[in-house]
Amino acid sequence: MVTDYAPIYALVQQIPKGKVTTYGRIAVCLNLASPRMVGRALHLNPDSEGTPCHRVVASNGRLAPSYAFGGLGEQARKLAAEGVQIKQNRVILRNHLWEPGLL
DNA sequence: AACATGACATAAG
DNA sequence: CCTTATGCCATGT
Repeated sequence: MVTDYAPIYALVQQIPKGKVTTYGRIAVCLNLASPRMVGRALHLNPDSEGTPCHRVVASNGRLAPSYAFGGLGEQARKLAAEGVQIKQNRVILRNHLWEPGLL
């Protein structure tokens, strides 16, 4: 059996439309040992239906360098479609950073 | 068990 | 702005 990443998916699914959050933020919120786990979880389940992984970005606002689906363009396009402002593959965290509810 | 790899974060050059 | 390097921890070989 593999580690249960359910909490990560649950949290990602709670990200409001038009907002984004970072791997590290999720990791801290869920009390995970490392933000790498978050990325692993999302890469494992590229389920864009149940899990809006495109709303998860790196701490510096950069998008995933190796997005599992259509690539970087797809993620950026999805975010833009939800009203997220993007600047050269960089999300304006200042405006769109969503802080997950602590447990 | 040891080594290598990865959708990260932070620091340093 | 870029690339390296280190810490981190689960996975796969």
